[in-house]
Amino acid sequence: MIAGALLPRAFYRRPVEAVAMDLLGQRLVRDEVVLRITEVEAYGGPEDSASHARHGQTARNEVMWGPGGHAYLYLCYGLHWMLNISTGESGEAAAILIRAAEVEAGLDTVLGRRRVRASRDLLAGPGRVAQGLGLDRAFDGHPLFGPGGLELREGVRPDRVRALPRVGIGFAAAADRERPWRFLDPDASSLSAPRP
DNA sequence: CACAGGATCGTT
DNA sequence: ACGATCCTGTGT
Repeated sequence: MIAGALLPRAFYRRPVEAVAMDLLGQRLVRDEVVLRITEVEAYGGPEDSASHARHGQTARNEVMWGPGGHAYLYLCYGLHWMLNISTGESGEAAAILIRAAEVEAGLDTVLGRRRVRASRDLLAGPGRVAQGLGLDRAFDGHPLFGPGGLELREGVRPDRVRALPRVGIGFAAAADRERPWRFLDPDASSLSAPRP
């Protein structure tokens, strides 16, 4: 599998929703595993009541406040690690949650980590994506413009992009719940619930 | 120091 | 529909 060039730092230093749309079709690479990103969600700074940055800077969300292009890993419900990518300039909080992906290479490694049979749901959900890549707290703050470790490389952009409200943020203000910051490739086989 | 609840998943 | 499982953020 030939993965494309590493995405440069400048790719991440743009408004979070623009980077989020442009992440669709790009490739997450770790060793022999290559994933194609099919679904993401954008999260902003203190003005976004759905974001981890809504209460300002904390030890957990520190990476969101740094320069774009770094992995932000956090534990959800005490069980699942979530992979996010920071965006923007240092001092602005923003990150993109990777919600679904498809395996382009390294299927055996991914199956071993997930401990399930192959199906279109193998990496359909943010906890599944991080588990398939073998990520946890050790990757918090890891640069993605590499080379080495976890990388983001150029892939094939989808023909279409669909924008929908974000998932699992019932606690947020109405305006933020309705914000269409969930972006997905409607032609992809791997999409998280609720499927469009 | 205590406590409530969460950007989910897998099974029932 | 529900329980797992633990860390974070907030308040006292």
